[in-house]
Amino acid sequence: MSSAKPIRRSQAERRAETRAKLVGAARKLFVSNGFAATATPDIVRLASVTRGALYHHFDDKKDLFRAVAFGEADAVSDHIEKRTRGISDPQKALAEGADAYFDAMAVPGRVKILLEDAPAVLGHAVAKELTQTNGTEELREGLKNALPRARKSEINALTNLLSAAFDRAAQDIAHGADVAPYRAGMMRLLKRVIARDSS
Amino acid sequence: MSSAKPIRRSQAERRAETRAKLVGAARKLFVSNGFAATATPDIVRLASVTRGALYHHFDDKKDLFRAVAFGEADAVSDHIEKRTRGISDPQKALAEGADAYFDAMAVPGRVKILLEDAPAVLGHAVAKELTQTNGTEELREGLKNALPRARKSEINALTNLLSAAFDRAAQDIAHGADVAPYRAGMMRLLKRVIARDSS
DNA sequence: TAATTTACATACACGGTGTATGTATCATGC
DNA sequence: GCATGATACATACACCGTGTATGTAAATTA
Repeated sequence: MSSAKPIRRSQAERRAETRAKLVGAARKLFVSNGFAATATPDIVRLASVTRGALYHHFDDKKDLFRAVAFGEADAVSDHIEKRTRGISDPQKALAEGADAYFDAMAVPGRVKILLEDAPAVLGHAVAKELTQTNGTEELREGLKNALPRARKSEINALTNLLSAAFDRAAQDIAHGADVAPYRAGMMRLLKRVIARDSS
Repeated sequence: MSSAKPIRRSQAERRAETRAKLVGAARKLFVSNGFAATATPDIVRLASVTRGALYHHFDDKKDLFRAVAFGEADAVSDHIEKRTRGISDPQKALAEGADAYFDAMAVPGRVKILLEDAPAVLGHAVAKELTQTNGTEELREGLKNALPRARKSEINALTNLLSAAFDRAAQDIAHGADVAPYRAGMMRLLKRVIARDSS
């Protein structure tokens, strides 16, 4: 047994590894206990590092949460992008994007981090950034060319309103609600709003 | 100057007074600093009582927040109820209720307490209770008789989705967005969803 | 290989929470 | 009206968690 640990690693490797361990451990505890009830000593213990490492890589506990949250948001974003990529029909793309969003947000803990803790921990502005990276742009585009006569401020408002509906759907589903009625409800909302402009 | 303090007051009076002072002071600080960044010593100082009083009347800091939050929720609820009371046309009632909701949520701090801090502090279930007391029931009834062929699970989902949209509208408005496009957006959503069922 | 920078580890000071305990005011039965 | 108990606080304390300061080892640079 001569497995001496001191293998020669680059700074970049060390850095990436411990950061990943910290973010991973933090994610687990933030999900199961919430941000406020999670102590940094517990995080570093689970990550097998010290608090020194944590405060070397992150400004504070909130900054670590930010890293966790943006990681989740990016994962959601990527998942949606991959599934809607190459769909030409905007109507179909929107429907597929909606399903992709539900799938992505079904990953355990994601709702809690992004929709429940993030607004309180990071504030409204940053929390909005987090969801903005998601399929929001496709939604906005869909609305824009479905309602060409609407002003941009109204398109913007509608985008945010429907985005909020998506979030609540994901949230309720994560808390045990059936997917089907929420999926149907969202589709109804989208179809109805996008339907031929009569106003 | 013989203004001796010890006026004879009933227990109920004392209790109500100090509770009110605590809830009022807590509300102020929760709004300006957020729940997490508000310390109980600051609360009691502003309320001119001691921490002993706080922990006599409330289980913990979270319990005090709960009292603040339910107070806000009740105020919103009352305001909507008063403004929609006696409106027979359900369509009109819904529109008036929407405006009443926006007005009520325009009270400074209300959005932060009910929509930003509450979910993280009190959890999803309690936070849902908080908004459930608002005009949600009118909304559900409106949907129910507008879409008689829909199942209750779908009515329920749609209610929650639209409720979420209302909340986001209030939130964005509280953070500086113009009221008009959001109001228009919500009205469009409501009208479109309620429009003659074609499915 | 010396010098510097980076990546941690250890130790500490401070503040905040909840609890335990003591005291004053009020309600109640006689 | 007084004794007894309950209620409404006030004070003091123990614990824990955060962020910071300082020290050390590994890696990069010259």
